[in-house]
Amino acid sequence: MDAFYASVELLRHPELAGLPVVIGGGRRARPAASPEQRGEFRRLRDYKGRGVITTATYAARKFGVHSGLGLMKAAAQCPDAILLPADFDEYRRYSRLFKEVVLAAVPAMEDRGIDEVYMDFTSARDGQEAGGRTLAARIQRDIHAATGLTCSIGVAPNKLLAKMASEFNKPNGISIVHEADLRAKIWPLACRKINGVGPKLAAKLAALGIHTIGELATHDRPWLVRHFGPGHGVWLYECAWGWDDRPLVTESEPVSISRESTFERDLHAVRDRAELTALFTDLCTRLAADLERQGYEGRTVGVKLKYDDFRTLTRELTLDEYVRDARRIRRAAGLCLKRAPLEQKLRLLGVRVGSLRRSGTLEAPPAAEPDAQPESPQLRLRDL
DNA sequence: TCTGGGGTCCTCGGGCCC
DNA sequence: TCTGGGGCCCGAGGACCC
Repeated sequence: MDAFYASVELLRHPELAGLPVVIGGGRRARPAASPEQRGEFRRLRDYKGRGVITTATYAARKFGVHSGLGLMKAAAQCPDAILLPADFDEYRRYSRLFKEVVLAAVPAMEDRGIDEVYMDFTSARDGQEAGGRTLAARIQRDIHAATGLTCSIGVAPNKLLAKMASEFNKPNGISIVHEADLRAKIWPLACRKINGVGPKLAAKLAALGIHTIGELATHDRPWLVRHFGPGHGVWLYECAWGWDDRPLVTESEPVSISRESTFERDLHAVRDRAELTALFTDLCTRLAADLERQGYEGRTVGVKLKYDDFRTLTRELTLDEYVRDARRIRRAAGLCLKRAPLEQKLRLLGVRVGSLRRSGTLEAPPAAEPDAQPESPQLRLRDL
């Protein structure tokens, strides 16, 4: 019997599919009296400021607008696209609903972020029927009933292939990939389609004349190890042949918790000292609230700086004791900051706490987030 | 007019200890 | 006392993912 895993990726609301809509821009995209509140749609061309696209409908993608693209650049390509603010609290709520549906259908699930999971079909009811298609279709229906969202599902013998399979038939598709499909379905794909091959590795592969997974498979293991080292070399070889024995990881503890913020304008450590100090304190306060709410404390405190030329720098410090309160986090982060060059203007400041452990004590969570804004009525995706 | 925020994992160099 | 190696931790940076 084959072992099947499935990878799911949530997609946007089908009602939006025909319209060029982008989500992004962070909090700044939603000013106090937002156009949505006045019953108007904010257009991308009207947006001024920093930020990137969080996601885009397929209609918007036709204009070359995709997640990660700067908003100003996106506005140049598709000025009439509707811009909606991101609402991560709402996404987390939908994410929980979607995962509840999945867990009702399969015995084990690996959480891969807000909109992706791996599922174990091997021992699920109907998991083997029609190659997994019966269960995948039922999960799709149940997710849609619970959330109004559509999703794509890939069913394959392992996580590597399931993830690639889930991309075959978007949106709202089901793809079944067997080991025997390797040559026909996997080898023609670009190496970049392998989960874990990013821009850098893809460029290195391309420089060696390797563009597709099939071309990768023409090289033997020692050759790949020579060019990519023992770790990456062996891994690439196994990917090319569709091998992946990673188990489903159903439980994990966070390694670090952080907060960071890109400023509306670049700030100088001396000339903008007051503003920077307030932002720094605010980051530490919010981070402490996150730790408190999630029930963790950490021994390693670090800062992250991004300069106006986009170079980033990190400094961290491991303490003798675990901390979780804003004051001690700020003190340690301040020591880290003292070790960083601050002549150049900054565009981002971040604070991170790592080496986490459960804080053990059960204290009541703070009444409200220090930065909580009064909830304003806003347009929800499902209202469209 | 480029390039968010919140994460994980890996590598590498240095220090320290045995 | 010196040298070397292995193991481990720490700190920094980079690649990658959602």
